[in-house]
Amino acid sequence: MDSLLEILSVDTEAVTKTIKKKEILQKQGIVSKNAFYVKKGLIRGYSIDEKGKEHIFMFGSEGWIIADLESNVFNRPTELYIDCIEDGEIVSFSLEYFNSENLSIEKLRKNSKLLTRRIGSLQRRIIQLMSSSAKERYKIFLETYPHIPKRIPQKMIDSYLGITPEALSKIRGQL
Amino acid sequence: MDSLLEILSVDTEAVTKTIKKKEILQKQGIVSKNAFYVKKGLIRGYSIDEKGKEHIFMFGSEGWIIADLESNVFNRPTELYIDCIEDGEIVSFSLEYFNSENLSIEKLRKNSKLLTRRIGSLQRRIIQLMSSSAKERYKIFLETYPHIPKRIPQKMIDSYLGITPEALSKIRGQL
DNA sequence: TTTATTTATTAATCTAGATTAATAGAATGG
DNA sequence: CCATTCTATTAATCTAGATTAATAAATAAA
Repeated sequence: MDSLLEILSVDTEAVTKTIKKKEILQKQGIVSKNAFYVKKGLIRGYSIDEKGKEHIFMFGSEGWIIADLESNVFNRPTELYIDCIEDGEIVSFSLEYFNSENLSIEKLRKNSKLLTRRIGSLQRRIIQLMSSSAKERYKIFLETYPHIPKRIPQKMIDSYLGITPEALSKIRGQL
Repeated sequence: MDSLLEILSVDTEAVTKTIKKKEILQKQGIVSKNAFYVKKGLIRGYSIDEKGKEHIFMFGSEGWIIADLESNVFNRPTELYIDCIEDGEIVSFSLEYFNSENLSIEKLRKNSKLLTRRIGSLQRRIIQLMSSSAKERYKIFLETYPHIPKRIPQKMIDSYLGITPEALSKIRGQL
């Protein structure tokens, strides 16, 4: 993933900044076409539905990017938030940059690979949501991201799994 | 999406071939790193779980690509299938190609944009699975892909929505 | 430190959707 | 064409996980 940092180093627009826990990087409605690369710390991307419930679609730890890609695809305003779970450091840059003139062929290629990888993992998550029980999904989460659970409150795990705090608590009691 | 066809036209390895309904393009286990661009017809990508249940993660109509990106990301063998719903014509090419030397910067850039768009739509699907009821998801599916339902049997819709045929039948009765 | 707020657990209900089963209507193949 | 297999519907149960509510434990704030 450090190859990405390399790509970004060419972007004159990219800004490195320190972040504080609970700081909001991307608010709902405000369709800033920004992406956030995590150098240090932990951030999350989530949406809030009509009932006010949060749904985390991904965590971003060191080396990951979170971006509001949705607003690029659909014209309807998305309810996308990105905020910080830990103090840390991020690189903020424009999504446009991925297609900019400045990017060398080599960097575009690396970037392509990163995007492909992410598609693979999103696809897997979809299949998982459709075919696995909450308990199975929880176990897979623990295996796939063993370093994350220690760093976040439990309610963020249930929000990621798509279940209620009560349900996760019950599952944990069973294991 | 026709920009992609353009990209592929440079790939000397890409093969155009006619496909027959029910023809299997990608079998479980066989980790061919192939991608399939649909020129004409309709294909689908799906997995089969331990209980033998099919889970369609996407349909590919004219202009779309379906590929086994998963096997690129995870080493464990994926249960990924790709097969044909209608007779048609596809372009089959290696995933490696996306990162190949032959690709011009211009084409890489276009390709990047396509990948980004797909990430956006996968992300939306995940949030939908977590926050919407089966009925809501069905309605969204009809709105988002109005041309697909006419071309597929209902059981493929329920498989895409992640519910049983019985549940979909009930929902349809309610609408 | 004390108080207030947020987070996690436990338990009692409730419900969307799964499962099972039986039937009828398409589609497919010989 | 008929026979077989696949697809869709309806109805009766069942269950995973939601909802509601009450309490305890942990954090944050004052």
